[in-house]
Amino acid sequence: MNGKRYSRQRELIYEALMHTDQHPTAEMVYQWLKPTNPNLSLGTVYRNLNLLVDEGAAVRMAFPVERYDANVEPHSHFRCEVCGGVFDLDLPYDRGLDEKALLASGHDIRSHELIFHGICVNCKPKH
Amino acid sequence: MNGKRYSRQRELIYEALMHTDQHPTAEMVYQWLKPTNPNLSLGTVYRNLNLLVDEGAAVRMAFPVERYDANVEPHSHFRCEVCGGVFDLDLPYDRGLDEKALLASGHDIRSHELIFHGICVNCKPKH
DNA sequence: ATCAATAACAGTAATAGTTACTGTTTAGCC
DNA sequence: GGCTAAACAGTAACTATTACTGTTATTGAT
Repeated sequence: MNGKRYSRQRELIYEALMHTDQHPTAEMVYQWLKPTNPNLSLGTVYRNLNLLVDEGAAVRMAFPVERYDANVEPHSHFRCEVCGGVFDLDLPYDRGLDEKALLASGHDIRSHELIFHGICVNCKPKH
Repeated sequence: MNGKRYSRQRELIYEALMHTDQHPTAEMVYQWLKPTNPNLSLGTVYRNLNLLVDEGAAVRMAFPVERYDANVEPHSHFRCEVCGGVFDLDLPYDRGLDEKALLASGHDIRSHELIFHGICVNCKPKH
């Protein structure tokens, strides 16, 4: 009795996510499902993707807004889940990772971005 | 004579980026500069941040839109600069990195995200 | 099986972030 | 100083996402 109910739409959306490796956007999922489900609403796709992320059945890749940095040397970042702040991290850039990724994929790797998630030293005390 | 001209606004924006470690959004830069430059325009901030990124004087952190993945196991991604596609990469998740990041920063590290950039095998042939 | 409560829906309006447009200003070459 | 076009301020348009409104439908209880 946690108030969560089944819905055909949520199942469809989750199925679509499960059966692709394209890391789709909400819009893409909507376009896929729309032909066979003509009265599916885009808002429903967004809401259910968020529900799936909340319950841990899906993950989201994105910063909600773009952020800029004048430090153009490759360096890693930390993003606080509580305050949303982004901090530099003093870890050496590991070019070996690019090499490994090339071998694993065949793609032409130019660089990588390493972003840590967690709770920053300022937010930790307040849990 | 490459058509690029000096502008006070661009200098201000670059200075602001240089003197902070906050990885600001365009809006943040605008708010910082507005008080001392009352007729600065938000559009100018966006345009110049993009110019700075284009000329390599700044970097941007973001996916333009959010993308979702039903694979909730931690795994790394590759994003093609040409077609914009996102692909999974078969590299083991290195928990040792989280440990190193903790030691380097003191933040409570929950996970990390590793995103490679480059040109995918499909786009490579067409340069 | 029916019913009541409310989660989830479709459709749409509103908001937020970003880019494009328009007329004006100004850097930089002659 | 005068000319050309890059850059500007201000605003409109656009895109991505969330919130709102009235309706539908899941689910637990009769």
